[in-house]
Amino acid sequence: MKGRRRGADLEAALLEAAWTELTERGYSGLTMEGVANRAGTSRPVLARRWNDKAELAIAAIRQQMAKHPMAVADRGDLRTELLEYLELASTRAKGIAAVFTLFSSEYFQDTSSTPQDLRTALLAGGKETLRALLDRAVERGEILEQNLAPPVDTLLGVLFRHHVLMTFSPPPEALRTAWVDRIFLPLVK
Amino acid sequence: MKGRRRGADLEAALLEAAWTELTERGYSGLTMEGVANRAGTSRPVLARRWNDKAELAIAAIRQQMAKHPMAVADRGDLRTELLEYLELASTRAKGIAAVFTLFSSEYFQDTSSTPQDLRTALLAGGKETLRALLDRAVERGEILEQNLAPPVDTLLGVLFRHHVLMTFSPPPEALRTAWVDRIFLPLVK
DNA sequence: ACGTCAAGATACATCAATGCATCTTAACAA
DNA sequence: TTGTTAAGATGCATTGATGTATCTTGACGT
Repeated sequence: MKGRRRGADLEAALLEAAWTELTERGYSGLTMEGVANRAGTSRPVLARRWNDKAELAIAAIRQQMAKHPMAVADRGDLRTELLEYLELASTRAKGIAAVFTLFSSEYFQDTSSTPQDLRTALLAGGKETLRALLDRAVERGEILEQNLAPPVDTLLGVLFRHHVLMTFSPPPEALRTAWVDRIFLPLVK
Repeated sequence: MKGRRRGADLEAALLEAAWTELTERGYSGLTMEGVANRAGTSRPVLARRWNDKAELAIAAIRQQMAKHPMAVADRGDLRTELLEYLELASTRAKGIAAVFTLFSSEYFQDTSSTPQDLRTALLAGGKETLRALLDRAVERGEILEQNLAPPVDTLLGVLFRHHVLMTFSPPPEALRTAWVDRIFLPLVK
């Protein structure tokens, strides 16, 4: 049988267990005891690292997000990059859903700013890479700056996030191309 | 001081109290005791009517939704009707957000189908009125049937719902008209 | 006016999760 | 090898919410 885990090794395993519990049971169903059991350890080990259920959840989410960075390279073609953006985002789908179960239940109770911060951090993450991608297309001359006025510029992100929140699953490839080809590109070209 | 409430009177007051608690504290912060206190009564009175916290919440939501029916009359003009649709939907904003806190926390734990049913029931409600509104415009000859293919037909509902879920507040009038004039109408005209 | 039924108050046991304290033991460093 | 540190197990008190059983009293129907 395996030896005793320590330090960073253990911590990663704990966060992985927390993540699984979070996605399976949602934030309200997340318990210290449940995470400890799944990780094959006991509550005090968790308590030494995180005070709150919230702290633990946020740490677990951060670890998962770090696994799927939103980096879209310059492909020289707007459409290609948009599809790549959506494909990358899809790998984060479960994470987005999990985050939302967090601050849709905690948001009301605590006036604590933590969920708010986390939210903006996550949304801004995707927002900025999308924005950078669009700016490149403007410089390339593929689209006009004027066509990226406020409600339009974030449209793809909105469509993606809405789908994830409604279905708790990533959008299929066919849907993603439909968003790009039949909604977004017609508006900005 | 007021006399003792009975029957339907009492029930409506209880649901109103539950609704307030739900919007203020979210589903996870909703307790039978909290509702009882706010309604100026005691837990047994609630227990005689609803078994679950879920049952109570659903009943409270249904009552609120019934207060804001999504009925858009035929105005003879698509744009007018779309704006009216969004305006009407805005009065339901807090309700939508509340519903979502419900099934984003409970959905995972119970395999119970109730939240799923509730969700489709609500979404379908708005969806159908929007669809009817669009069909009228097609018959009027304002837009083409072909332009209402799947990802586009529900676009306004998506934009609205996403905004509500992200901000927990109804979209301002300027944003609603921007959705209609700069996104939806250009796509279907 | 009276009888019935439910509203409303109170009390008690229960259950799940947490906080905290204690103790043993495995892993790493010197 | 040995000492220090933290992992892991266990137990107990507490807290918050719930289920349930009475019991009194007010409101409505006859």
